[in-house]
Amino acid sequence: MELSATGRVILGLIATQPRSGYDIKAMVDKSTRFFWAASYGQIYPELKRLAERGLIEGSDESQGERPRTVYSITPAGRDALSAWIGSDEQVHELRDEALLKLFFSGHASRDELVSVLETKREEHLDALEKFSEIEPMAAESEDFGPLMVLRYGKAYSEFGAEWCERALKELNERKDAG
Amino acid sequence: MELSATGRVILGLIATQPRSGYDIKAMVDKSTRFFWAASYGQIYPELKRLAERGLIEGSDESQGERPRTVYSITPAGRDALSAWIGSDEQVHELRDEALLKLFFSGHASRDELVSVLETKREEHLDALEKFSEIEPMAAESEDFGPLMVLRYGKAYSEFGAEWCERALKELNERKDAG
DNA sequence: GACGTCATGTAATCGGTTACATGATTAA
DNA sequence: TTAATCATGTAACCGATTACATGACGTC
Repeated sequence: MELSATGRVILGLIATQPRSGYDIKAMVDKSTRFFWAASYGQIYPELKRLAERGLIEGSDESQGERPRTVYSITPAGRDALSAWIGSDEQVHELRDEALLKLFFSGHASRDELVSVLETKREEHLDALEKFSEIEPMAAESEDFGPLMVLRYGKAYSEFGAEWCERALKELNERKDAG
Repeated sequence: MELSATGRVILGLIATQPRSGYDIKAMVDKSTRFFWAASYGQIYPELKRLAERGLIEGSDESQGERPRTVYSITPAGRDALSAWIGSDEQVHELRDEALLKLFFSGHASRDELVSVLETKREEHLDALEKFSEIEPMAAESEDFGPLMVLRYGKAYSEFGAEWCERALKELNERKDAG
């Protein structure tokens, strides 16, 4: 049986250390969210499914009246995780509304086109800033995977921002020329 | 009332010329698919919804017994299209399974890591090739939106492939050093 | 006659988000 | 005492894909 997308994220995250559903959500939000998100509505049901399949194991760590179940990965879970990493299918999807707008820019004014590019550029710059902020933390860990991906995020953001910059410049030159 | 994602693609595509549902699907598959996809299951129902709202208009162009409805955009549809392009929200989502694998690469072997990077690099190179093939066609059109986006696709693919290349090289150097 | 393409559509299913419900613990 | 955070969960909904059903037209 195959691992769902959320199942992969969960297995990967608890492989380093046991975590609760709440912990997993928090981790996703500050790490993988950029290229793979997950919500409570997926996480809690998926935790139960993974436990049923014997890939993870829950242990009760309630404190007083507050419930808390911490899940850890089982040997079968580690097998499933490495089987996934070793598999060669790799989903890659981009949904970029700015590009869709640019695609149809023949039906827009010059100002609108400029605004689309500026918004996209700013979005990339904001992302770049966030990544730069958390880079020192990631650099401390001996696990280099997260740092590698964070650097990808930075490079990607820089690429996007610079591309918009160039496009805006070109647009301006064409205006001056025409 | 807001325009759905599929609604935007449809409006944008028929703004240049009237098309059938089948035509729209074919256009999406060879153009916007890279950053915004659509399937029959969305297109046909959405065409009816847009027609009900008066944003598009269908005209029967059946040939003999073979049915064909060609939709064209209405003035209200053009208004909705330009309102969307002028709006400042812009969804931007990336789902990259390779990055997820790299993120968890602490739980994988060196060979697996290399394989993930190589697969991702190849994927980008394949995309680059496809874009390059269709560029001459896009360059002929007087509508520069599609060409602009195609060039983004090329630049993005180059970025991705080069990043993987660098990562592989680094990995190799570290191996030689250690 | 068979195959590829043109053409429209729906039902089942899936993956995922949002909003809601509930309540304990902790720090200001 | 109040707000923030910790903690678990579900129901409704949405967006989208897949698979299926159906059949005509053109051409080899």
